[in-house]
Amino acid sequence: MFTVELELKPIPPFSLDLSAQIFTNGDRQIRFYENGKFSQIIRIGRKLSLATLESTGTVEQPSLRVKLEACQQMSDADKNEAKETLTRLFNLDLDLSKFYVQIKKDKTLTKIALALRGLRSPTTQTVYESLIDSIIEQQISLKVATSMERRIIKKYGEALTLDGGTYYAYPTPSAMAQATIEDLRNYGLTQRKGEYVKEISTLVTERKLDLEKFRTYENAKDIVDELDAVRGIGVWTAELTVIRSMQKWDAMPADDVGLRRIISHYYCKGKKITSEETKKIAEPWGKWRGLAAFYFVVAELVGLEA
DNA sequence: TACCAGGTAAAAA
DNA sequence: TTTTTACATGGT
Repeated sequence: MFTVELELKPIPPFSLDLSAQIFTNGDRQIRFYENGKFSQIIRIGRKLSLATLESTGTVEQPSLRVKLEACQQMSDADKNEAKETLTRLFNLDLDLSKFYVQIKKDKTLTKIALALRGLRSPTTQTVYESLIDSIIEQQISLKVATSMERRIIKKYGEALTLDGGTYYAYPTPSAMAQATIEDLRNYGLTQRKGEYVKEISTLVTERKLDLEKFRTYENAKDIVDELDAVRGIGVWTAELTVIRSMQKWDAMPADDVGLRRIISHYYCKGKKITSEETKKIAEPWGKWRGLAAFYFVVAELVGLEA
């Protein structure tokens, strides 16, 4: 086994504790945050390595110690790629000051953002991962979806066994393209969702659908429109994918039942609101509305009050 | 028990 | 063109 240590310097402010908060109680074999340490498998070229991040600085002077564990030796190029990947995973090069300026007029959000200073929304290593997870999460509760995702990752994802145990990478499109609908149904997906996942995985494998290219798009709306045209992907799924995988927050799933509930909690005393009302409340957040929405999700998670 | 949960595409009207 | 329905499954 080979171990490498690296250091990352995020643009301040940055809080690993807040940013990895949503992975508390995560699956130890997939992605989790515990006692100040975050771990997950990253793919460097064809090789897998287990990355563990730990804060060695403060929110205003952030610094992260990274440990990479792999079965093979890592070259300098590998190390650099790992740095880039991890920087993207937690959006370490994002300058939050622009976000703070944008939301200044919204007193509720400003208060939340102050309490959650340094929080970034995590990003998946691939667009594919966010897309498939978002499809699995359609309609059903997050708890149900998460348990299905875990089982599917452990079934179809590549495993890396180290001294500390076995860990799983997110399944590749070609691995999912080979799954049978029947098998996907056994993991709790509907017949329909099984078809979506298999079809999209096949399109990606055959290079008929290039998901990574969307990172280069200027407008989130163009991405949403193009993804929406694919069977199995609606506006909600496309917007969620943009936010979760592309380091773009110029999109917000206003249709989302859960998000509407949370926004209402902070702005409308918890009474049910429509997606139009949600969009109206989000107007002052401008191109940062996706990140703003994430702030409210975390705010509710940690029990912050407006 | 019935209904809802971070929707979507296809059938029916 | 617009409205209704089926879908899997854990929680309440």
